[in-house]
Amino acid sequence: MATPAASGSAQPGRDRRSPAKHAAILKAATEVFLREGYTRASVDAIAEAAGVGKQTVYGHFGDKQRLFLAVVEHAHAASPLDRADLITDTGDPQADLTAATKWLIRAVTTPEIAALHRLTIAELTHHPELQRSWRDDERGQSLIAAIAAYLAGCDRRGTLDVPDPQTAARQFVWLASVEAQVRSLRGIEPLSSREINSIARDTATLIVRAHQPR
Amino acid sequence: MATPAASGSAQPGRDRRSPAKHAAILKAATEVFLREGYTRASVDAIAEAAGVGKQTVYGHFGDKQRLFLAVVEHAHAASPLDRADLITDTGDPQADLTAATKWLIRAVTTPEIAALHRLTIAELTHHPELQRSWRDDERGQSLIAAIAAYLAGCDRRGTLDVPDPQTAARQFVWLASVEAQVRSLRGIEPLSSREINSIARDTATLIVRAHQPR
DNA sequence: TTTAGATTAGACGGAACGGTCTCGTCTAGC
DNA sequence: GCTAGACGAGACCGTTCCGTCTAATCTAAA
Repeated sequence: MATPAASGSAQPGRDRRSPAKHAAILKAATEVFLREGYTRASVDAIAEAAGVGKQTVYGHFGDKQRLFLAVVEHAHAASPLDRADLITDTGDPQADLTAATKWLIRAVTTPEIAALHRLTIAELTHHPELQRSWRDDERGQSLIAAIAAYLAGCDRRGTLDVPDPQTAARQFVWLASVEAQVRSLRGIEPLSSREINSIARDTATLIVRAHQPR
Repeated sequence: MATPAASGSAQPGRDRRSPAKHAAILKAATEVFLREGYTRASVDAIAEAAGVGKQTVYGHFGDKQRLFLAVVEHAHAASPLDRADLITDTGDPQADLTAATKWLIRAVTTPEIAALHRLTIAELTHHPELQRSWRDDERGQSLIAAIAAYLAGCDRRGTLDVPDPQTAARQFVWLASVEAQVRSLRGIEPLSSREINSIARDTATLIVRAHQPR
């Protein structure tokens, strides 16, 4: 769905459809869908926002449903933050996990991510194909894996006692991000930096204290 | 909005509108809205599901938007589980918190609750009044308060060392319910009882170990 | 019995929308 | 230069939906 190929036959002649228009439609559709939701978003509005004729939209994506799925898939693939920055090992678990919590909160409260999350949840019932996008989401898994690796390192070194790094990592990631995630989903005013700091501190403290070497 | 009073003047003559119809409309609207979402749900469908003329719907609730808000408010008030059963003190924190986690998971995975949650999130942007329903939600607060009281008791008794019961309770409640909540929001197949058991055990273990008296 | 108001079924107006079609223009390949 | 196909603007069709209106029926209070 990334290449300009909408429905059925595309083999015979050269495909002269403009990739630029394809991208423009995708971008405009993303904006409109995230802002309005699936039902309220009109194809006319999307075409106009893309500076494109309505027929071109249908030529590129077939129908509204396919356009929507293409948008979700595309937006889902685009990750705003660099996973490499999630956690760095300075030898001080409390500090490292505090920083990691802040990273997670930032990642989860990105407005586009929150809007995409909202939209996906909202349309899940009516577009079951969306479940695949979520289930195949490797980002969450890779984040947990990174934390697990970090905790395993602490365990080897004796800084912490972590018999089950996988579980501990899952708990940490969830705990670090829930509150921010829920608030951003509910559209409540975002966490203040003071709140973020205290959540980060409390989360790190909980994990560190639970895994004190005896 | 609980009593049959839609818009404006209702003082002069007796209000002869049937409370039974009012309730029937509310119930039917809840079903249809939760199933279809706001935009897709049609007033005609709601009226038919309630066994009522469309005019009656408008007579009781004014318009679609107000009907929707009444539905959310009403559904939000109806809690399926009894808070009193959340946690009981047997003197064994690990066991008590494990049981409490299972209670929370059950509460959060109720299909109607999940659907309501989905609907609220979906429509938040377009009906900002919904934010109030969430913000004024005392249920979450009272759950946390109950856990905090329990933890404070453990602290007094010396079973656990909990200097900040409020924070500990918040962490516990979030951690216990996130995973189930996210899965039920995403419509993924619900947690198996094996998964529920291990989440409950792991959550209780984390909290207990983090607050071991030294 | 009278009557005001609730209720029902359905028609109706106005608007929006998805998707198709037409027509005229433009551009890339032959 | 010719032609096929992408493209833009917009008309167009069939449908859905909200909210109002009408006319007829029912019910409870006076």
